[in-house]
Amino acid sequence: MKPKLTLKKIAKELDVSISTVSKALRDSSEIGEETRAKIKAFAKHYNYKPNNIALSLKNRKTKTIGIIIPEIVHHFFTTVISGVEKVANEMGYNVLVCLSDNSFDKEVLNMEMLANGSTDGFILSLAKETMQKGDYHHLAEVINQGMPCVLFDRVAEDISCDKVIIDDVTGGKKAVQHLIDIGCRKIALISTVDYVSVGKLRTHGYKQALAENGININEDLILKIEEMEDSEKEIEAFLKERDVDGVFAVNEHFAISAVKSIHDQGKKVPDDVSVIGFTDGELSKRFIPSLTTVSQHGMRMGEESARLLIEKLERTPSEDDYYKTIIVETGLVVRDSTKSRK
Amino acid sequence: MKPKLTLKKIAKELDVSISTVSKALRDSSEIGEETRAKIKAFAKHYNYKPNNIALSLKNRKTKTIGIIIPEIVHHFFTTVISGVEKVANEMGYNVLVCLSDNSFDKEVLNMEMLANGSTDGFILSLAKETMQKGDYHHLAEVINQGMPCVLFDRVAEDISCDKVIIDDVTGGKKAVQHLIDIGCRKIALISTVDYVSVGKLRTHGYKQALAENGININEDLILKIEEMEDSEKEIEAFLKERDVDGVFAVNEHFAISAVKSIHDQGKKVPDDVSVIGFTDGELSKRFIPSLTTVSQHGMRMGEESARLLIEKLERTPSEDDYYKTIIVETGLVVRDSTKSRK
DNA sequence: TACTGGAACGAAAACGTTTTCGTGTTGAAA
DNA sequence: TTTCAACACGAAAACGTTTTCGTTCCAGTA
Repeated sequence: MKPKLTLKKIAKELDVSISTVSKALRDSSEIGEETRAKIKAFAKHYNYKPNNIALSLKNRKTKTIGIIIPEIVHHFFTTVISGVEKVANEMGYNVLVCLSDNSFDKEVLNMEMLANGSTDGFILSLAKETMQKGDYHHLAEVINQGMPCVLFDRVAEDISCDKVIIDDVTGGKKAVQHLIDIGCRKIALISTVDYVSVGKLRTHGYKQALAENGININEDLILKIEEMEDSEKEIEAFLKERDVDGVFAVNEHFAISAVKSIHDQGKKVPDDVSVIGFTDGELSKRFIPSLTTVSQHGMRMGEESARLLIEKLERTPSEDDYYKTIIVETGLVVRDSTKSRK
Repeated sequence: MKPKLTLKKIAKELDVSISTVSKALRDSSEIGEETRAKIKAFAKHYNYKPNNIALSLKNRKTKTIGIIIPEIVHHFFTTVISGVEKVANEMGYNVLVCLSDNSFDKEVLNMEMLANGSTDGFILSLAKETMQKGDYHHLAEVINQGMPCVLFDRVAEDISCDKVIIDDVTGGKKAVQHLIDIGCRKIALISTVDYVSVGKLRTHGYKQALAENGININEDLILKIEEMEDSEKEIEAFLKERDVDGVFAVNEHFAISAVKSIHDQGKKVPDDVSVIGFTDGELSKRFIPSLTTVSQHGMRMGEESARLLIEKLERTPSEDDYYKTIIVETGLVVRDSTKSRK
């Protein structure tokens, strides 16, 4: 076991000063041809690599970006990470992943860790609990300390920083419009409680689409789910008592639960009821029937977030400093769970 | 925007030396009651947090562990990360996630990055390309440099370090035994090419189970898939020409493709053919019919890996140093895709 | 001969910590 | 009055870099 090589050791070995070694390796013209060659040969032979930590301390930048997400066992978030990692890597950055578990406290802790020098900036999607509390002081603080920050997907209006979101209203509208287009009139909405911004916005889209098509909004056809745990039973109970010909669910899981309970009632998807989901994942694609969904391009969102962040990191903080919000378009992926009823 | 507070600034502000500030904050008895109180109050008020990078440099440990996985958009790996993150956090560590994209070169690059001071050790599942090449010099090198390392799931026999694996042979055997128990006799295997160790081992299990039950091994019933891309078509073509009553697939995707093509042929799962998969994911659980699978406890594997690594990190390297291999048991989750044919 | 200038290199500061080893000031014991 | 701890604090080294500013030596010029 040989410990890592350092400039100091090379210097000692070759009987020159540390500065000479450093300069030689960086091809400084200050160093004579011969010495330089000797040092470089030695370094190469013993596979010298500069210590990242020391560089970080010296340069006051770590070349790593942090990403904090509510949960990782979730297709959407992994595609985002994948996107972030991709452009980060291309630009020479590493990615430190932290999980908030949807807990406010863990989110705060994570941010504190990352803000104390471990990263140059970060990308974050708010924990459910954080949105519920509406407490963003931890964010405000690190931003105020000059640490660049990009919020994605689950963002907070009143915090000023770069953001990458999808147009949830339009996405929801698109979904419902599709149902209307294929002939549905009694359309149920399965959403989340309102403090989850995406739930609220997609609900907006739902209502807008109905309104624009002159269909009455029936609040009794709207289900808001609080706990993921009981969603399956809740959805089943909800659908059993209602006569619908279309269902718009704000995520994959709800959509699948809906399909199941419809089947259990002896009805068919898509023949009797059309179902459309949100967030296009493996699940939607491979389910039988495969699900029509509004796709939310996670990879793109990750890429955009990373680009935004790194751009800010590599610019002198003064020149025309304003915050951008990038809206990533949603797409409609039509599959087998929706069908024209004509 | 206020820049970060440092010991130096506090020292200057309070007109004491840096060492005094450091000691006071660490509750050293060297410092007088009064001064200590003053310094601590000041630090608390202005929310002083020590700089992680400086600490890392000083202590020669970063308190972060790296994890390199072949791909992140994959349920199994995300559960592993989740497990790693959980125990890492509990022990005060951060997690740096890197993706090798199943590429040998990217794996090497990632390891070099992480080995240059960014992490104290790492956890890794080999890229497909790496296994194919059988080139592990990069691993040998960092291990030789004294960096602790844990391999999980896709491991290499001839590299000596801690490992966390499942018993793929037994897992495969379990699956096939289940099929046999419910009355299947013409059992197909859908596996991967042999250089992916898990594919090979599960194939072993398949053969063992057949042998132990006195069933002939028919090589014509074994399909080995090279490219994920074309797997769906390959499986369809394969199954169309063979008369089987049971299918054992070495992962979720193959299992689902199998179910689909069986359906397409006008046969029923599980009535005509029973199908069993490997790796219990969201997909298996929510598919219709839900899939019977051999579950591979990713979360557990992640936890064990992290524990193993951190244990090694926090021990003086001398005392009884040997490498452990932890085998995480697989479980059989019986659902709707298998059914007794009696 | 005295001066100039460049080439080739080293010393030292800096990044933000922790820690070892002083050092000066007390108060009390001899 | 002297001596010696104990106390309270500071200086400096160290971690591994980069970079600024010397310094030395020597050739060339006036």
